[in-house]
Amino acid sequence: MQHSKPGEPQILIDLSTAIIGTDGGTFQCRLVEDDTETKTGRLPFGPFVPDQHRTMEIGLRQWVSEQVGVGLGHVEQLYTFADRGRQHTTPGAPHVVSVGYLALTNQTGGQTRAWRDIYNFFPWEDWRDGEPSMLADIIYPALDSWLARHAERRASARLAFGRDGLPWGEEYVLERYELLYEAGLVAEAFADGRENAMPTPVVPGEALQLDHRRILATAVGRLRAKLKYRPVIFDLMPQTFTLTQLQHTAETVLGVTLHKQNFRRLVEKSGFLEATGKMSKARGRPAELFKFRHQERSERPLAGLRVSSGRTRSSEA
Amino acid sequence: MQHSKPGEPQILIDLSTAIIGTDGGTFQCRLVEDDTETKTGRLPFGPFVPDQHRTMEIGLRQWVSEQVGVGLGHVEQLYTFADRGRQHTTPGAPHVVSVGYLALTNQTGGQTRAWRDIYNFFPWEDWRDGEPSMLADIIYPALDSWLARHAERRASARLAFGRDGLPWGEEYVLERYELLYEAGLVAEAFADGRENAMPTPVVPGEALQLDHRRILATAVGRLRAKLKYRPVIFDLMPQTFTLTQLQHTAETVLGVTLHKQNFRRLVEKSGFLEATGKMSKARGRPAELFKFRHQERSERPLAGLRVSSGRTRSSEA
DNA sequence: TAGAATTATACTCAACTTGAGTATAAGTAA
DNA sequence: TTACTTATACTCAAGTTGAGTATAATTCTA
Repeated sequence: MQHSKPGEPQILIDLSTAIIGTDGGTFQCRLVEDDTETKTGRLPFGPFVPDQHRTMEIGLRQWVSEQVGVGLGHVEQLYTFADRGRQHTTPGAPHVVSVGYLALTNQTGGQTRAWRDIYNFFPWEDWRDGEPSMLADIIYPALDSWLARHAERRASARLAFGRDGLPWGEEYVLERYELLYEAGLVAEAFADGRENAMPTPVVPGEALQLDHRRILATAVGRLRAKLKYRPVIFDLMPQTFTLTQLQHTAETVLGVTLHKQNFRRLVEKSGFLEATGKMSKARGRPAELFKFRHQERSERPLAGLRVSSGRTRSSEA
Repeated sequence: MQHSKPGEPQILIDLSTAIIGTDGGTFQCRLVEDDTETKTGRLPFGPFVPDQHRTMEIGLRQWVSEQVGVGLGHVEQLYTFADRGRQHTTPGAPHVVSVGYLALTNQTGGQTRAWRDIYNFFPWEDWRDGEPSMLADIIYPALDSWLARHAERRASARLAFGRDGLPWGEEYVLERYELLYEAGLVAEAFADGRENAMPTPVVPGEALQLDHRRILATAVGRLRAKLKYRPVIFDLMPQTFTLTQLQHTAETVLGVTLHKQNFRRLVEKSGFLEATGKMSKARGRPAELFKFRHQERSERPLAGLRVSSGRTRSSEA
C-alpha cells in the first residue's frame, strides 16, 4: 500500500456543513439550491485549503460568515465521508472526501427557500403528532421485504426502527437512513447506481445531492443525542425565551413531545436558566422569560436535557 | 476560496489507528517504534488509497490484518485532524490530513515492545490508586500559572480537570491533553514550535510522534465515554471471563475503581451475559465464567455499563 | 487439619430520580 | 362574568443508585 503517486487521482477535501436552527416549531437547515438538472438541493460546502486556514473549523467559520451570513454557536465535526460510489466521480477526476460538520445557529431565515424544514428530508423522523403513518404503511413493508433477503441486517433494523416492542430511539437518524439507502428505498440509492435500488424512490422524503442527505442525517442524529448530555439547545434559542418555547425547540429537534411539568422540573433543576423578571405576553397566563446562564455551561459537568418523551400532541386532546 | 490548484501542495490522507486492548490490568495500545532520531513511538498508520478501498474502514481493516495481525472488534472513526503546525510539513510538501480511528481487540501481544501501556502516555489519567500525586504536585501549579495569563481558558480547565469541587470526568481525556498542550507543558508543544512551550516537558508522560498522542487521547476519551452507553467492553474480553475480570477491564479503561457489588448488579441486570456453568480456578472462592450474548448487542437499545466509581484501591484496605 | 485469608455472591436500605398525574393561578376572549 | 387558555406548583408511586452488611466457597498456612 503506497501513497498515491502522481498518476493517481488527486484528493480534494470539502467541508460540508449542516447549519441547523429552529423557527417556531420548524426544524430548519440552510440549503443551497443548485441550478443543475437534478433540482435537488445541497448543503453549503467549501473546499478546505490547508495553506489558508490553520484548522478546518477556522476555515469553516470564516467561510460560513462570508457566504451564509449567520452567526454560529456550537460547531462540531461529524464524520469524514470517503465512500467510493457516493461521490459520482468520473475516472481520473479528483477524489473528493467530504468532512461533515454540524453548526448551530439561532438566526434562521424564516421561510425563504434557503432555509428548509429538515423533516422534508426525513418525514419518518417527526413523531410529534404520533408515529408517522408512512412507517406502517410504506416503510416497514418495503423494508421487511428487503430484510427477507438480508437476514444479517435484521438486528440492526430492529434496533434502528424500534421494531418488536423495542423503543424508537430518536438519535438513530443515520442508522435509519442508511438502512433505507441500503435497501434501495431512497432516491440516492438509485442515483448512486445500486443494483437493488428502485428507479422511483419508495419512501417519501426529498433527496439531496451527492451524500448530503447522509451528512444531514448524521448531523440530526448527533444533535438529538447531544441534546441529552450537553446544553447545546441554548445555541438554538434567542436571547430570552419562555420555558414553553424552550420545550418546543427541544421537541422540534427530538421529533417527539415532552411532558410539560417534568420538562420544567428538569430544566429548573439544571441551573442553566436565569429568570429575567420580564413576562411574555400571549394568550393565556403570561410566562416568565428566562435567559441562559453562559457561565454555567462550563461549570456543569454533563447536564443536558435528559428528556423523556411525553404524550403525543394528538393524544393530548 | 478555491480548490487547491496544481501549484498548491497536494493533500494526502493517512488513516492513523489506535488499536486498543487490555491485558490483565494494563491498558494497551499497539505502537510502532520508529527508527528516527526522535526515538518516540507512533501509531500504526497507512495511506488511504481511494481507488483500492471502497470505504476507509474497509481499507483500515485490511491493512491492519496484513500489517498488525490482530483481529479487530469494534472500529470507529474518531476525528479528522488537519491542523497546520501539527504535521511538520515543509513548504511545498504535500499536506497530510490524518483520519483517526479507534479499533478494539482482545488479542494484545503481552509485554512486547509493540504493545505499550497507554498510561505511560497519560499518567495523570490513571486514578485506580487514587488521584495521581503529579496532579497536585506538578500539573496544577504549572497549569495555574499559565491560566493566570489565559483567563479565558479557566472555565475549560475547571471542567476538564474537575477543579473547585467539580467531579473528575474520566471521559475528558482529550480536553485535558489539549489544555496541557496549549499551556506548553507537553513535549509535542515544543516540537511543534509553540512559543510558550518549555524545551523540557513539564508534565510527566511519554510523547508520540506528530499528533499521535492527541489521536490516542481522542481514542481513550471516546472509549471511556462509549463504555457507558454501548456494550463495547466485550470486544476487549476473551471468549469467557469472570465478573471480576470484566470489572477489572472496565476499571483499566476508565482509570477508576468500581464498587464490586453494584457492578455485578448492573451487569447481571443488563442481560448481556450468559453463564457457562464452568468455574474459574484461582485463589479464593471460584467464580463463574460468563460469555457475552452476541445477539443481545443488537437487541438492547442503549445499555452499556452506566458505571459509577467506587472506592480507590488504596482506600479499600 | 483447623482457622485465617481470600474471593465471590446475596441481600438490604435510604436517598434520589423518573413518569405520570392532580390542583391551582393568572392572564385573554366572548 | 364565565369560559378558555396557558403557566406553575405540588404529589406520589415505582424505579435506580450509592454504599453498605452478611454469608459462602475456596486456598493458604501453621
